[in-house]
Amino acid sequence: MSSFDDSDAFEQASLSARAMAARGVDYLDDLNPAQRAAVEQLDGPVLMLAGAGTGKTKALTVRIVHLLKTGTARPDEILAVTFTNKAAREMKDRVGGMLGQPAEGMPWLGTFHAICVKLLRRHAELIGFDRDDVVIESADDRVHLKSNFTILDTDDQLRLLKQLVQAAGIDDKRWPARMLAGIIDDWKNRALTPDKVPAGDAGAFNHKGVELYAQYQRRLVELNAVDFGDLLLHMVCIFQASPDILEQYRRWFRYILVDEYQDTNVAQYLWLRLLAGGHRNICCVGDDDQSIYGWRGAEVGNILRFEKDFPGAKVVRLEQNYRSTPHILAAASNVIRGNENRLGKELWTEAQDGEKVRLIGHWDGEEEARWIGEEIEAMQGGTRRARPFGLDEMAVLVRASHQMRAFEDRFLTIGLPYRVIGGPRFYERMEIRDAMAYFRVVVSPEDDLAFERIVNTPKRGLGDKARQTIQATARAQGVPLLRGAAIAVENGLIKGKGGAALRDLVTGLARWGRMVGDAGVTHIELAEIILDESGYTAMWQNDKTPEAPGRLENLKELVKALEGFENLQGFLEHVSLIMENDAGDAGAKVSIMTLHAAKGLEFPAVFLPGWEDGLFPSQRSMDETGLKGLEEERRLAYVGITRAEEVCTISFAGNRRVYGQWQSAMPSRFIDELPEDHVEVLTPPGLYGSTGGSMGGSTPAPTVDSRAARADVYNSPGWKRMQARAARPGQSTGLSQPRESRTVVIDAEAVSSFARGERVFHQKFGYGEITGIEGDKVEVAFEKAGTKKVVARFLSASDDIPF
DNA sequence: GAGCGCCGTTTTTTT
DNA sequence: AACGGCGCTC
Repeated sequence: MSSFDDSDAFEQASLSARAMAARGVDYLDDLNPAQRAAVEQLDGPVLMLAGAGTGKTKALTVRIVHLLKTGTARPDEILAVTFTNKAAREMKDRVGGMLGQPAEGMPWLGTFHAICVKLLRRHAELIGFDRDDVVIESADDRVHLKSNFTILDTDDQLRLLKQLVQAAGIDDKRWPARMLAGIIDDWKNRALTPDKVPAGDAGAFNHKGVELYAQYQRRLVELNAVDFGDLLLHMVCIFQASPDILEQYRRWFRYILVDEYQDTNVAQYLWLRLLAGGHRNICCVGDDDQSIYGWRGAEVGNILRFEKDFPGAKVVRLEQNYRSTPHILAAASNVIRGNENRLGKELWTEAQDGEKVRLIGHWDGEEEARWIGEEIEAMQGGTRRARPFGLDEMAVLVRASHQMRAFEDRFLTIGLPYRVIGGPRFYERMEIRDAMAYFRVVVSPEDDLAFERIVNTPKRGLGDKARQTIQATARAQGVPLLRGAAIAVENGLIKGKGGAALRDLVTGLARWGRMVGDAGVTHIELAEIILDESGYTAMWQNDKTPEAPGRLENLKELVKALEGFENLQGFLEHVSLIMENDAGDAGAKVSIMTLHAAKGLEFPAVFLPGWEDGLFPSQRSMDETGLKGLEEERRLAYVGITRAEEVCTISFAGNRRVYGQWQSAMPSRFIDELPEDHVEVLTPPGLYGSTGGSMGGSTPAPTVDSRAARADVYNSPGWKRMQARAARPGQSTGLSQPRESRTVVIDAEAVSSFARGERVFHQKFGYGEITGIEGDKVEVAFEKAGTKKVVARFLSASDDIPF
């Protein structure tokens, strides 16, 4: 609100900006021509296609500075949107740094969600419904949001949905609330209110999806709550329904900047298009080749369509890369070239040659982890060709988080310090949610979901029965649960220990509530009082599980985090939007993370393990969305390779344990797409016959040297067979050979090569006899390991064994 | 109401 | 394999 009213501060700010502008625009000098073009075109639609490592953030920040310093816009007239808080913070810092003063004067630089919260708080009353089924008599005949609405987290959302699913008489086992949450989320991402859900989606969730969605939206309003999707959805609805309000903001936000435009979903796209509709001063920055969030509603189409949406748009390509060696760029470029749907960019660099992308194949996942662990240790000391790398200069990037375990296990055993990025986030941990729920109830006694969470945490002897009593009382009186609980206690409806404990809780909450505005108690002290007097701290102190001490630590951290805020409300607001990752622990460590988490980061040395068909590209992705999915996987490969500055090492394993079962796999088709000239195939130590995949004719022929003597397990026919298949000669691109046909061949071969009663050999379990065959799975009675079901491909006829 | 054991699931993740 | 959720039993 303040930003709309007190414009004096901004007058002054822009005056000094003009003064600075008079001194010249030297900040433009260290931009390259493309960056400069994107910065200087201030008016009209601009699409900045910024490849990986091309100085995108720099161009974006300079553009903001340019808008300010030329006096084109005041700080509060610029709407600058990002996806993550991290990106927002970085931009704020950099703009502030360039201006030589904190950029706090930019109230509209933030994430989509943070900005929407601000807007929605001003117009909350526009979201609601007419009360047609009068249950509770009230002066209002319309139920609507209030500006102090709460933002539900996923947990609250699920609990609410589950209640609705059960109330609708649907078996929540066959139709889990999670699924419904996903469907609703999808609809919200597409800016579909219940009445706009297309007929084609009507069958969703046992034909009850739309109805439940409508009920859910109603309940949210009744609870004075919104979920994340609502933040955008509601604002789009308001803009669409109230042209005058839209007009007001169109006039206010004179310049719009959008970061990571390729990640926008339909709702965000509509929101932007509505706001930019008048002046069209919108600059979208993004990289279609790095769109990797299609599975959560992002539409690459938005960026591909930009010129159609904004005719006359200026499109600037940032293609000069300042991050990686030419070999790495060539590898990335060649892979991404396989995508049909892209605008097309070619990264180039002035950098010198550097090392080729390294490729190595391993027998199994453990072997791969072992090798990478050793390689990391070796690279710390420096190798013949490469400089020494610090641990924090190296990263292992995986496709799926379950792949991280192999590396954690391995690094733990060899004592290699590592850090996992993107693990369970601080504010998603149980104890933090519990504590926050206490704060929420204290601050807003009508927060039913929070009350439900804490009513029996710690255990107060309040089970289902007590809960039902409380709920019935509250419903009968038309009051929130906490008030209902108070009434139930007064009337002695809950007996025994539980009743006494509930009385304590209710009086406690009331007491703490009175302390919220009390000047004598800081909010930090209040937080401690709440956690102690409620018995929550004691609960963990008495807990003997190994996690308990850590949880107490986290609670301490939570209280410490309060220091940065003026009151509990402010903190709760912040947390519901931030969900920050507090991986701030110091010390040089190797980073392990998913490819998704790695977007936007860079490391001198990068390891990309698990490049096997089915794992990467992920089978599921291809099954669910076909070519679209494959292209997104390929972009993920592109993102992975372009994270590397100096050394990029790609690897695959022939066998891997997936969900407890051994599975063998082909090297990833993306490996076929790596350009031979820029790849060096490494030979694993002690491995005879390694070819490192289907690098075709250029692959150094495996040499029969002294290593042959050490060839033990790797010399098995199964391994050789896999190698032979992986190394089909003459296929350097892989494009000409459909992968499917190869897979079929292998399966047929594998299935047909064994018969019941045959004696076989298995790498892990030794010798055995086949007792049954089902498809490609074979039951084998092993001599030492007992009877097990294994994948046929993993077996070899025992007479093949050369020793 | 708490504890145990069975069953089903299992990509990627921000806000 | 490993975890979480649910239902059953005490």
